[in-house]
Amino acid sequence: MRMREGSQRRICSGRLLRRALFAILDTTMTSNSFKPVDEQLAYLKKGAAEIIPEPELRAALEKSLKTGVPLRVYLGVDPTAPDLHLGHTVVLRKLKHFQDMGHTAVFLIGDFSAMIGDPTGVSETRPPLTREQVDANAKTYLAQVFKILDPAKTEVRYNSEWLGKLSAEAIVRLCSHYRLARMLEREDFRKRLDEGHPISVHELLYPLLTAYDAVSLKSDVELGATEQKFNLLVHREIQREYGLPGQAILTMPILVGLDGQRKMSKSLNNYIGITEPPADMFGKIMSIPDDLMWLYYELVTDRTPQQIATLKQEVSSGALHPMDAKMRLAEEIVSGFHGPDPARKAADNFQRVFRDRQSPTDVPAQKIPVGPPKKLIVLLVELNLAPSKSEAERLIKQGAVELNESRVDDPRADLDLTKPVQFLLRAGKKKFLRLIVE
RNA sequence: GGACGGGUGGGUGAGUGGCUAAAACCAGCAGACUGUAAAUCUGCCGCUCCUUGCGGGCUACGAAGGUUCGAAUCCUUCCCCGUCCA
Repeated sequence: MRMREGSQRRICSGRLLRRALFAILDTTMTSNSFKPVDEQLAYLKKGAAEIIPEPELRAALEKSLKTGVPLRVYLGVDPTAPDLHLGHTVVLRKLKHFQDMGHTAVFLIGDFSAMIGDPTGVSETRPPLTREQVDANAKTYLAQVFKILDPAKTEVRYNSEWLGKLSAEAIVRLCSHYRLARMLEREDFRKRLDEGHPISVHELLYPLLTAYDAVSLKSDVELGATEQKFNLLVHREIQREYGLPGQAILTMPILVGLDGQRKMSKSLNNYIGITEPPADMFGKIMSIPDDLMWLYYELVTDRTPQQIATLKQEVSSGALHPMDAKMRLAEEIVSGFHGPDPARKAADNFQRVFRDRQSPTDVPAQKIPVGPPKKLIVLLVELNLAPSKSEAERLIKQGAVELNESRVDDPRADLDLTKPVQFLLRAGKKKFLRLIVE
C-alpha cells in the first residue's frame, strides 16, 4: 500500500516530467520516436476486432506525432483470479504494441472494481472478492503481465486510488450521467431480466465506476476484449460528460479455448495458463483443433499477417503437415513464456511421448519409504494420480494404468514396497510418475 | 405488504411417495482410431468397504423439523430468486 502510493506520486508528478523523459528517450533511443501514422496504425490494427471510431484514433496519432506527446493507452483488468491465461494475453499484447510505438501504456489493476464484479457475460451475480483475495491476485498478475509488457515503460495504477476516495455525493453525480434504459440495453442484463435471473443494483454501478477510471486517467485510448465493448463505450461517454475529449476504443477478439468452441476461461477448464510448465503448455496447444491454430497464430504470436498467410498456404497445398505447423506454433508460444531451450525440450518430449509412444525423458519422481505391500488403488490416490479410490479403481478397470510400461488389469493389485525399487507409473494419457521406494 | 411461480448432481434440466445415486443433454475421464489433433465409436462419470457382486454401507435434490414401513416427491417453519399488484 505504502509503496504503491509512492510510485503513484512519482508518476503523478505530471506531464512535465513525462515530457522531459520522452525528450531524453527521443534523443537516445530511436525506437521511441514516433513512426509515421500509417505505419503505426497498420501495426496497431493487426488482429484488432474493432476500432471505435477509427478516424479519431488516426487523428490522435497524428496529433501525438506533431506535438511529441505520447498517447495514454490503458487496459483495465480486474484481479479476479490469481493466474492469467493465454486469452488475457491477446489484449495485453496489443497494449505492448502501443508501447512499442512509443506511447504510454497504462496497466490498470481494478482492485476496487474487482470487489463489485464485472457483470459482463455472466448469468448471475458474482460473489464479491475480499480485499485479501484481490491484493494477492494483483500481485501475481503483475509478475505475469511483465512477461509481455516492458516493466520499465509501463505505468501501473490501481483504481482504488480514486474510487476508494469517491464520496457518496460524487457517486450520485456520476450516476446522474447515465440512463437506466441505456444500461438495460446491454445484452447480459436484458437476458438475465428476460430469463428471470437476479440482477443486483450494484452491478449497474460497474460500468459507471470503471468509467471514472477513464476520467481519472484522462486516457486517449482504451483497450479491451470485444465482450467489453459495452463497458468501454460507457467509459467514453462518461469521459465526455466530464469535459474530456472521449477516448478511442480498440477491441480484440476473444480467444477460443482448447475445445475449439467456447471462449478460453478458467471456469470452462479450456485454458492455457501462462505459468504452466512448458510440457503442459505445449501439449495443450497441440490439442486444439487444427483450424483454430490460425487464430492462435494471429492473436498470440508476433508473426505478421503475411507470414501467417504464407504458412497457411503451405499447409493447404500439402507442403507442410498441419501437425508440423501446430508444433511450430506450440514451440513459439512456449518459447515466449519460458525461453527457447525449454520450448525445444518440450517439443522433443512431445515427439517422444505421444508420437513414439514412449515414456517422457524426465518423469517427476516421488520417494516413499519401504513398508508393507500396498493396494495400487490407495497408492494412486496418495500420489495424486487419482482424486478418489473409486476413480482409481475405474482407471484400472478401464485399462488406463500402467506399471513399468505394462498394463495393470486387476483393480485389487498390491504393490510390493518391502524392498527398495523403482516403479514407473502411468495413469491415463498424461500422468506419469516415477516411484522410488527406499 | 399481497397473489402466484420457482430453488434438483460441475452446467442445462426431467422427475410429484418405493422400480431413483436420481432421465436426457452438455462438460469431464478412460479406451479404440489418429497427428495426444478434430470428428467418430465404446465405456465410465458421489464416496467408501469387501468375498469385485447387476454386492454391502454412507452421503445427496435451498435449510431445519415432521408424517410414513419408505420422502427429491406430502406437511410445517425458515431462507433465497422471479413475475404481477401496491
